[in-house]
Amino acid sequence: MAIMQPDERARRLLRELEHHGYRPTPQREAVCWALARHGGHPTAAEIVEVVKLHGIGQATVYNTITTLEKLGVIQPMPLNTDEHTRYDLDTTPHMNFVCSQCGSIIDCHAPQLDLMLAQIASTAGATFESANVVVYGRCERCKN
Amino acid sequence: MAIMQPDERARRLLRELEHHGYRPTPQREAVCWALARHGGHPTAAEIVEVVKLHGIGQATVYNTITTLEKLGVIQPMPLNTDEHTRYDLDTTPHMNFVCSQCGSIIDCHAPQLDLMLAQIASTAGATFESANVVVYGRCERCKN
DNA sequence: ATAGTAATTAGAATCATTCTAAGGTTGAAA
DNA sequence: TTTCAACCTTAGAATGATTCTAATTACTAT
Repeated sequence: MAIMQPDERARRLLRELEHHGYRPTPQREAVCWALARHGGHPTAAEIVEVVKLHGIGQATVYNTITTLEKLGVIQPMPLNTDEHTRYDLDTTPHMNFVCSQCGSIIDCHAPQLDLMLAQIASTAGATFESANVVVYGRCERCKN
Repeated sequence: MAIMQPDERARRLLRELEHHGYRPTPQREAVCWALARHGGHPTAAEIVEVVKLHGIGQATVYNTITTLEKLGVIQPMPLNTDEHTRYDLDTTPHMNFVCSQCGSIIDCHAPQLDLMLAQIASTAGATFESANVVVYGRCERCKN
């Protein structure tokens, strides 16, 4: 998949909110923009830092993120390495690689992955809805 | 892999501690037993509940679990659905299926999975150390 | 306008986990 | 046996991310 630009991503988040009857308030807009402009895998606290400069409260950030999460347009990404919950704006099938040395996170796209996970789930008689795949190792820079 | 019996598992945890120079104190023994007898995917709080009946403190439980985690003999299993960290006593390659309705957790063994993840990591120039794969869906009982 | 609902907010509350400081246990050396 | 240092355990305090509360403000439809 092509890389999505920040403004495109922000509009997509807002569109999803409106589509489900949530009003596109200035505060929600600011949170969506901050999420989209982050570039990586933001935490709620990081977004709070950014938008509080515009007078937006912490509760609003948490509310908006929780709403976006319920709509399935962002995904919480629980890691062993971080005390904050990080969010993934990319909800297409992929795995997240986390460097155990420098902590950097890389999205690795792999269309065949979800298929395999769905197959494994079906052998247990279960259905597949979503997945959270995290791989730990050394990134290209740190492995040397 | 055959299912490991609780006493076998407990002895394995203790052996690993001793092997790395940790003394097999009665408290650590109790924690290892409680972990092994839990059967599923215990949280620290659940173990605290069990062993405090024998006068063992919360700090000791957290200390012992952290030690076992560092030795790689148990694995933290961060989930979206639980505010406690659950631990996986099974460190062989497998994925964890979580029923989004009833919350039950099923270990699904899939030897080919880690191989695929390692391959995907290598396409990003990274090395594979460990993985945490969680799949959400409906379990056999809840899907009807 | 005005009523009713949705949204925002500061600050308090919650609660899992970690830290602290004090006391207990162990084992080996003198 | 005595000593000593390192290891262990523990109650309770501290931390800190997230959630809750209660009050205010901003829309929307009539």
